[in-house]
Amino acid sequence: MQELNKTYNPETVENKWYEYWQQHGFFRSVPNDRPPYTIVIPPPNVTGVLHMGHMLNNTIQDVLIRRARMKGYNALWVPGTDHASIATEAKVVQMLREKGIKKSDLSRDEFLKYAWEWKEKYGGIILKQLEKLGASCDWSRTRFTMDTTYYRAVIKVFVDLYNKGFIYRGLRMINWDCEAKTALSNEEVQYAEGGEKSHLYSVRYKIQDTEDEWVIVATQRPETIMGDTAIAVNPTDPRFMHLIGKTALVPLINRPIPIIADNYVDVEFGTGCLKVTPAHDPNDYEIGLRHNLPVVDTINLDGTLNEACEIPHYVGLDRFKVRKLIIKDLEQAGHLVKTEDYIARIGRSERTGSVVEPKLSLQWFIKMKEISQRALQAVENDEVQLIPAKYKNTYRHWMENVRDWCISRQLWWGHRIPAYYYGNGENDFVVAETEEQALQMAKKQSGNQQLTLQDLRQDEDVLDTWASSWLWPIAVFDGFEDYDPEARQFTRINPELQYYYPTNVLVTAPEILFFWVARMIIAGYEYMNEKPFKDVYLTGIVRDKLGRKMSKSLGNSPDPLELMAQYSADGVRTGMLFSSPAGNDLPFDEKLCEQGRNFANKIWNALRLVKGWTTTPGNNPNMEPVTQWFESKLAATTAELDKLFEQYRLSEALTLLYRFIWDDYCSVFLELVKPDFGQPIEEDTYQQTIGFFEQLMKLLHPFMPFITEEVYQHLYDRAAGDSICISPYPVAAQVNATRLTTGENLKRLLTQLREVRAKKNLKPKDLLPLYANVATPQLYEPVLAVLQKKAFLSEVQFTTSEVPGSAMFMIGTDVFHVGLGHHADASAEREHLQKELDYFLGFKQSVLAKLNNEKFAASAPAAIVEKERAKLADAEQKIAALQDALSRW
RNA sequence: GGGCGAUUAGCUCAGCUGGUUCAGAGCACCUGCCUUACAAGCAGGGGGUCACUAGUUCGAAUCUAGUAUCGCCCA
Repeated sequence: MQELNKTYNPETVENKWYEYWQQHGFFRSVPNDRPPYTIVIPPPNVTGVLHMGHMLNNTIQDVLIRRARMKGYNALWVPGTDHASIATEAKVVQMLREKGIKKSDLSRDEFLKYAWEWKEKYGGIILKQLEKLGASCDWSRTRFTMDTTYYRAVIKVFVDLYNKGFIYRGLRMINWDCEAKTALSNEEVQYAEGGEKSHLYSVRYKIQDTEDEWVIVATQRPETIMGDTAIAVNPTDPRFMHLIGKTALVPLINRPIPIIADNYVDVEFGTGCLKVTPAHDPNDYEIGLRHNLPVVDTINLDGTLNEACEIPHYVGLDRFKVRKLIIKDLEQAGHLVKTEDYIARIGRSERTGSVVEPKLSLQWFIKMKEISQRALQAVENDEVQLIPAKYKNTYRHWMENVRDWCISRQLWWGHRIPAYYYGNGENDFVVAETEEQALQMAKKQSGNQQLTLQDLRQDEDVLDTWASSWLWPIAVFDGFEDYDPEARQFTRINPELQYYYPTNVLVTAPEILFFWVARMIIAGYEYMNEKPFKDVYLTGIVRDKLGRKMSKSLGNSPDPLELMAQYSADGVRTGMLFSSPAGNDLPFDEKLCEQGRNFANKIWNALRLVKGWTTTPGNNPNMEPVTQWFESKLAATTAELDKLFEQYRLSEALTLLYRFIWDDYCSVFLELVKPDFGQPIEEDTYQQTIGFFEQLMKLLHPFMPFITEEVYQHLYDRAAGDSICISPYPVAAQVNATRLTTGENLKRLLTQLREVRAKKNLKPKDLLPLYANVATPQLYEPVLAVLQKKAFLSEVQFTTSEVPGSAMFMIGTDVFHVGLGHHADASAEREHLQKELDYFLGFKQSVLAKLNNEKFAASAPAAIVEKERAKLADAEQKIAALQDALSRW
């Protein structure tokens, strides 16, 4: 036998086995006649690095997929990355800036060349990091959302949805960065915590055709009043009812604007009157749509005011300069009523810090209402099951109020929108998969047969990244290669898609329930007429000790690779899962990883122990009840694990196993079968011991793949190419209740006897006699020999007679006395017994009170009443025993 | 502002259909142990009016309503 280190050394073990698994292709999956179990990875950002959220998420996926693999499913975990258009483009722009290159100096093609170079260099780092974690992905299937076939799929789907009428082009408010001159996603807009100091200006507008009647509005942005096209009040506000329908005049320019009623207006806020500026505020824009208001856009893309503001000396000046000017002008003209300090929620660009300007702009949208109906239903009726179920509410709420999805982004890195413009009219465009097709369509649509490719201008924008990743579960199997947008159907479903789709479970963070999950379900039904996955496991969010979400910008996230270096991959995996029920946030604490590492070390030392034993042929009958107990408990635990896994209670499953291995196997079982120093162990017992060990390692393998493999390989001589990761998962055997109880009784006896010794400060060499007064001696007899030896008893007797000078304890209603001899302490014993007695007297009272209550007897179910009676009898027996013991002192 | 959820031991959380073997687990803490697998360990122990108030019920950590505090999503 080779020497085993005293302390487990994970680093070499982990590298060794991951390589072994890869070499033997254990994670490779191709369709066969076994049932599939499929997971597609939520693709991380291609230029990202592993963070704690990924760690949690991918650990869970690996646990599920490894277990499925061992259970005999054809398990496939598809890895990959997405192109993360905004994040990646930002990184590339920054990289170029450091080289002294401005994006605006580059052509689109030149920029994309840099971007691809960047992707080739940094893309995939995160996947390498996942290998460290032990992720059992089929790496040969790694996908990227901008791979050729994937790109084709995204464009095809765009064309298809456009043809079906689900995609349209329209005006909409977006977040505009005046400095970078680009649109921003909501995610790129940041708000200072607690708001920013600002002012609220009360400005009065004259009512038309009155001498001196005014309406006062409060605004933070007086420079936008030239864009006002209405004043709104709440229809239920009695103060202003008389004004509804009248006309007000915009100060300084005297534009007449209607006074309208709209529920949006908050009666409490400001003066209760709202100036409506549809071009420069998203809410105002909505109001404008409801009331058919004109849109007066007074601000240029660079943040300066334009001619539309009608005040010549403002034109060309920055919006904030104009704010200062207009305050003076309003004051001079007698329009400024009041200036107050005000804390405002002001959005700033993540990248430039510039105040974000809401801007109207032409964007592409997907109509969501109709296309999402089946996806809503699917979750409602649990065709797709959300775990935990509480997210059903959130999902329903979102889906029932779903808004059209803006899918265009003013970026270059991504899937370029396949719309081709051939003229200057708003509708002078066609949507097609290729330029050539577009040209044909444009000729037809325009009636101009002279059009050439040079006359076509493809839309400059790219698609929202989610508008590619929502196809993930279909596209990773190249499903759309066989989709015919003309016919609006698949020409065939390829064998892989047929076999692996729908996938079994999606594991992801709740924050992308709408961004991604809901949309995948929509796409799944739209194209496959089938859900993309059966279950959705929503993980918690990993937070630091202060409860803050872990993020790179806060710098509060530990480096996962360093963590794994310190605590081993197994240790970190278990650390993440110890405290992570589905949907609950995980307050991350390194202590948990330490606990995981310690657990690995514990297992390692158990291996050292059993490998250190020598054997002698034969059997030890005294050990039979011990192995039978463990066998029964193993069966019960295996069944319990199955149940927990069915409910995705991974954290509980891990805790159960942890305690079973540490407490029952190591602390109890191994200690009981352990031979005296230098003595051999009987072969039968030994075989059972390592057999159990192997079963335990299999059960634990999904959680801790590396150490379990290492132990598995040490326990027996394995054939080449054998691995725990493809070994059959234990099937729960029938539980033998009697054997189980016998063993549990032994455990309790040992604990109780240790407690007596601890209290009395007795050493093992002080041999004690034990007297048992039990209802069913057969439940104890088989273990007496072991008990006597392990508990250092001089003798064990079954007796109903008095045992003076003894410490008494009970297991259920079985009574035990430990002869203390000269160690006896009357007052201590009496105090202890009295305390017990008091407890059971009180307990008996409460049970009696229930039983004597007529209403209880009348309304409680018979089984409950029966139970109460049993409790009473039980308590009475214990009381009698305690009183009896007490009377001896 | 709208919606969702949480509040159980010092900390992180279990507790599924209301009924004492349900008031639990792990960590932390205290005590005793360097016992030839493991001090990354072993043995033992203390600790909670289950946020608050009212209600439903024979019976509430568990159901209902309200209050307080916190969190998340959407606006």
